[in-house]
Amino acid sequence: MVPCECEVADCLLCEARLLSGLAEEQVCSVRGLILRETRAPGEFVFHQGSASRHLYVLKTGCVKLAAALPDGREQVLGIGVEGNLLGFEGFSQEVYPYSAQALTPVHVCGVRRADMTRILTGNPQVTLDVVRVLNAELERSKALIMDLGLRTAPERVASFLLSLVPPGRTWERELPLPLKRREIAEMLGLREETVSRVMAGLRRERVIRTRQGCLQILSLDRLRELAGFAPADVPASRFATA
Amino acid sequence: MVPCECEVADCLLCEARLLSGLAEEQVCSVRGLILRETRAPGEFVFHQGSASRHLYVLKTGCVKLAAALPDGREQVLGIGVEGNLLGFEGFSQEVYPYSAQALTPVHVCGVRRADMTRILTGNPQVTLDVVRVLNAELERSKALIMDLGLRTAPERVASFLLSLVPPGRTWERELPLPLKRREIAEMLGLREETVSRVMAGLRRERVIRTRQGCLQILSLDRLRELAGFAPADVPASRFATA
DNA sequence: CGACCGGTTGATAAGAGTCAACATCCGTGG
DNA sequence: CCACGGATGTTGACTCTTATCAACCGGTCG
Repeated sequence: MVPCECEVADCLLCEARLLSGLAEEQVCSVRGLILRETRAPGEFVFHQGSASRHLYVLKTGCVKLAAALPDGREQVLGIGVEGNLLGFEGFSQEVYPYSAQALTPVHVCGVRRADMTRILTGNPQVTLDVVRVLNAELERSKALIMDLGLRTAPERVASFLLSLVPPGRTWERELPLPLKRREIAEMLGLREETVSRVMAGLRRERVIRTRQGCLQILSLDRLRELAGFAPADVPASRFATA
Repeated sequence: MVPCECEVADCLLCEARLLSGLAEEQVCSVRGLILRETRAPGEFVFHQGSASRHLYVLKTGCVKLAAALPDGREQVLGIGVEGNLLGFEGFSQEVYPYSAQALTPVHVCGVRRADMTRILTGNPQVTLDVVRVLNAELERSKALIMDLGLRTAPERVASFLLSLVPPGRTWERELPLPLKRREIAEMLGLREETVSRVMAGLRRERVIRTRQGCLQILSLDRLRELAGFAPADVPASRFATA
């Protein structure tokens, strides 16, 4: 990838690694199309149902992606982390089909949809990268479908905890756990109490330790066993890999 | 869209409506890259885990898309119908992440992955269309996640039956029901018996009638009520809309 | 201090799964 | 043409997981 030397050295497309095939001048041509915004925890990057005027790249922090039914039931669809594309569905639709809410302080870069269309039309290589990103998204969705469709509560929780482990080989003893019990439950199609009970069980069996917003995995192997499938089948990460 | 006048008048890309922005000569340039194949019911278009050498367009018939866990549990991810792209995930991955199995006699057109890469690189407009197709796929996956994550068994069944109704205004009194009870259950994260019981209830209440492989909806409104959300929220179709 | 929020735990209820028997449909071959 | 056999679908009795409701704990912040 060409290092981006343009004014917005940390410009959104570079961060999202969407410019792998572009010359420097092309990269710089998107200069000025970028809006930078911040959100405090709890604030929304965009709302389900509102007009999808912008596509975003998450620069720092993490967000919760969730869709609600009219009766208030909410389904967490995933977590977005640094480097992820947000609201790309808006590229083909008039409104965002779900909401993105900041879990931590968040910096995002936004591009107007029309500008993105122009960028993509003019840069086939970027579009090809977008195809890859969307395929990764699809992969992530299917993994969640598998969890919801054929796993028991303990298996889902184990599977979820495993998905917090960064893809690399080693990791910090303490992983951040950005979701509340309630939100984990909403992601796994369970209730807060069930998640709490399952995690209490794992704590009793010395598989994990928990602290407010933190997780320590004591036995990765046992956790994999409990998830109900071989390590090789562990989906890379429940977090977007864009 | 330019009508395709090339030798393969019903060529795969035309069918998939992926050539909206191309001149005729460009369309014809993909001539010869297309393999045509057929599958009998039960046969596979491709297998989960096998090398993803081809991308397919479904010309006629319908297929079941499903992924299995090593222990044999299977999750139906969706149904592919005429015009759908199949195995596109293989575009970014070495192996197919799920299987496509013919439910009816099936005709598919295949393109080698490398050829597709070439087509996409050379035709930005096509790539943009592919982005739209993938977004539709994503939409469909999210709808299934919502079903699995926050609906009860009766709601899931009702929601599923509604998804069989073609998007258009009117439809035949008798809809085809290409899935067995077992497969419906595998799609909805339920058991065969539960699906059977729920459908029996719907039959008792004169909401539907069933025949081997066929469905008759007697009260669309009641079905919508049972699905647990307003008609406007009904996802277009559980079937791929590519 | 007291209210609130997130998390935990217990008792109980409801929903869906399990196991088993039986009914139906359909193709096949006598 | 009919009888059989296997696959598909239905129903019942019972079990078990998970949801529900309620109480409670411990921290944090006015």
